[in-house]
Amino acid sequence: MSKQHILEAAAQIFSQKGYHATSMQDIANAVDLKKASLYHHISSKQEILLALLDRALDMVIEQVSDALRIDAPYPDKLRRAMYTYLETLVENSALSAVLLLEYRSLEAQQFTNHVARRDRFERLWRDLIQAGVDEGIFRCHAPGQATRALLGMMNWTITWYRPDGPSTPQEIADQYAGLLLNGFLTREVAQ
Amino acid sequence: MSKQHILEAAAQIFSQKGYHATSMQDIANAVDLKKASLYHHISSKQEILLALLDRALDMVIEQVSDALRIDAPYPDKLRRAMYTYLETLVENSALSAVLLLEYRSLEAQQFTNHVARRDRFERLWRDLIQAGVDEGIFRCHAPGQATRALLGMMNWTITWYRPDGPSTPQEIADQYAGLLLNGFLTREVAQ
DNA sequence: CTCTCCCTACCGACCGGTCGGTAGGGAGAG
DNA sequence: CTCTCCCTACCGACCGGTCGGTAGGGAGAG
Repeated sequence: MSKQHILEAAAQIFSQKGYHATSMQDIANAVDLKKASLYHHISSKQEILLALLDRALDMVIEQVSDALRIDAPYPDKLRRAMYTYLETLVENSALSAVLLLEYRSLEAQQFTNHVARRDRFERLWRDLIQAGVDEGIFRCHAPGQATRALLGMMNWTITWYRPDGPSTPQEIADQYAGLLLNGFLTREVAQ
Repeated sequence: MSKQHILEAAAQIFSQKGYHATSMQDIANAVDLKKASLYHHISSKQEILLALLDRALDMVIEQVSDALRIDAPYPDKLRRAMYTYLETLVENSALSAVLLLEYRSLEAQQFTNHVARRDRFERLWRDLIQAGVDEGIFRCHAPGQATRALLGMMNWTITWYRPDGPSTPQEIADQYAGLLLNGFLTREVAQ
């Protein structure tokens, strides 16, 4: 038995039931321990949540930062980052759901810290869009708003994506990038 | 004291703390009753949640359906619907947050019913996009995916929109509609 | 090799408190 | 009197977490 095992089990249950609807007994059951034994490995329920959120945020920051390092035209770079982010979300669906839906249950100080870190993740995207604008490749007078739109559509996938669904993460990311880059208004109408 | 008053207070607290982190004592405090007195007006915590979700869904369905009745070109219709939906979300931010984040806490049968109704709401959007495609105004080979993207960016506004922020709902809706219709790739690059 | 001491990992029992909800009753209005 | 609305006192179940203790194993000394 290890702390890792407990964290993984907790992520699964938190993502399904939510943090507050998950009891320590639930987690204990999932790892075949008695509840009291959990406290040998972790100090509190809140420690579990914080550890999961930190891990999730580290993960997406790392993945997207790597993706942004490719030397490619901005549209391709955007596609690449979106695909990477989506792939990361769906490959780690429990952790992602906790990241995107359960951070509200952090206690005040941790919450503030977490939000600040999350905002830096958003900045990665915003900087990418801004750089594309500066180069004249993207035309967008509110990169912040475009960032929120992008992250909104990506993040919301956690509510509906199923691995056995009809579309792969690559397909979804392509479609979403296509929407953001080209829109779906036909050319004749746009002119 | 009325059931309405209790529901309104509950919506506020649920939206801030989440359903499970909200106690009946919290709600009683908010309406200046003793906890036991709540049960004169409502039968259970779950009844509160269900009532709020039903109300929220009725609200957005009604608003967006109305908006879709305008006789206008598809792009304008889409803009109109997006603005209306966003306006509805932000004008009823507590209820909206409950709708979008707390439905998971419904018990099984109610959850199934709710999801079916929510899917019909999504259908409104999908049908709009599909109609635009059929008329050759929109070019999109996965209207379902476009719908999810659209709803994702709109729904995610509940996590960041603030009434004292720099953008009005009209501005945000315009920007988002612009993104979806035109994309942000500049014309020279697109060709 | 045996023995002692320490550690890790776990347990049963328990803690104080909170949860959603109920039974029974009272006050006030009409 | 009835009815509506509220209350007190309470319930069983459960919550996150603590405490004292044990089993099993390993390291080191003799």
